[in-house]
Amino acid sequence: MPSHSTPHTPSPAALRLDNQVCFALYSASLAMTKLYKPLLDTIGLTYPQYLVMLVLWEQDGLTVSDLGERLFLDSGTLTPLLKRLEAQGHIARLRDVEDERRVRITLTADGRALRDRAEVIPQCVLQSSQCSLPELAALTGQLKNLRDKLNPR
Amino acid sequence: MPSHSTPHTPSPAALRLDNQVCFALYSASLAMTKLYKPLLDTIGLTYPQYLVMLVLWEQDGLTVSDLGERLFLDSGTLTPLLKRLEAQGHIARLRDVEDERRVRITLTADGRALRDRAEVIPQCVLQSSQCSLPELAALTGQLKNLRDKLNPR
DNA sequence: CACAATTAAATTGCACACAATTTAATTAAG
DNA sequence: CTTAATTAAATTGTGTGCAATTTAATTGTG
Repeated sequence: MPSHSTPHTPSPAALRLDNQVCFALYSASLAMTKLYKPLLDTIGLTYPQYLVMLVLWEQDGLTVSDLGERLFLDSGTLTPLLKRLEAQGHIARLRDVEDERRVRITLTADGRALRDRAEVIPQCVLQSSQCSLPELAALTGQLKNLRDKLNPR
Repeated sequence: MPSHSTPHTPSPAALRLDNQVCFALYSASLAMTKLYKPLLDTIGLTYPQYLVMLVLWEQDGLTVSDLGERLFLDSGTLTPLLKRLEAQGHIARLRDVEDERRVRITLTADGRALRDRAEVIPQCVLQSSQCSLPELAALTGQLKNLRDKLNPR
């Protein structure tokens, strides 16, 4: 009868946790979110809500689908999230007059003003990340490359 | 009055979505999870459940805290997840006799047998990732390095 | 024009993540 | 030895992610 404290056969290298890109990715992403948490608390946004605001600050008036394509999220995730942003007064959700199926998301004056308060965040993150800017820029490129290879075209 | 389709002032580079490491990480991590999904469906595990099993296949009989340290997750996440793995017959949850506060997680015969069925997964992921093994190994190292810098010591 | 097919959001249900609190067991301090 | 402090899990509540379905509007076809 095999012991419970050691496996019958040692785990093959391919199954070892520390050899998994997926886990490195997953754990680094969670760690990054935790770094943002206290900063985002000061402006009252969650991390995914912050991502939506980043998109809208770049281009206002997008549809739910547009946001979904940009962020790789679907309406099941975005609809309730956007309702919360609306309840907070940052955005407005209005049916498109051209095509009533679409919902256009526009920033309110409040949502536009929030950008000023968010501008310090990237600086703060960079500092507490203990990483150099070029280092992070290089990693960003590699990750986007990986993501584009993984996502079905 | 500012238009809704273009911001009053262009977004500063530091706030542009495509310049954020955090978003590259986040979106790559979600993409990776989606790649695993159909493979994990064949053995009836979710992605975080798979991670727990990877740890247990390496070292059986860990406590909930041990698993949490290894995976960077807390009991609020792990307790319900472990209950589901128990319900599926893959693990047993037993209070430690030495210290009744601790709960030891041990693999059942079923849970140990599942490893054989999981062994093909890394191969499948590698192939559908469109990436080379050295490429992924290098990225894994960088991500672990970043994670360790981000996580409070 | 009628009506099937398609599309965009919303809804429902399940499984994480995590902060905050609670419960129960162990350890530390007087 | 008693009790306060600490520790380990569990619980509660909120907010994602996502599959699957539903609802409503638009497009395509004959």
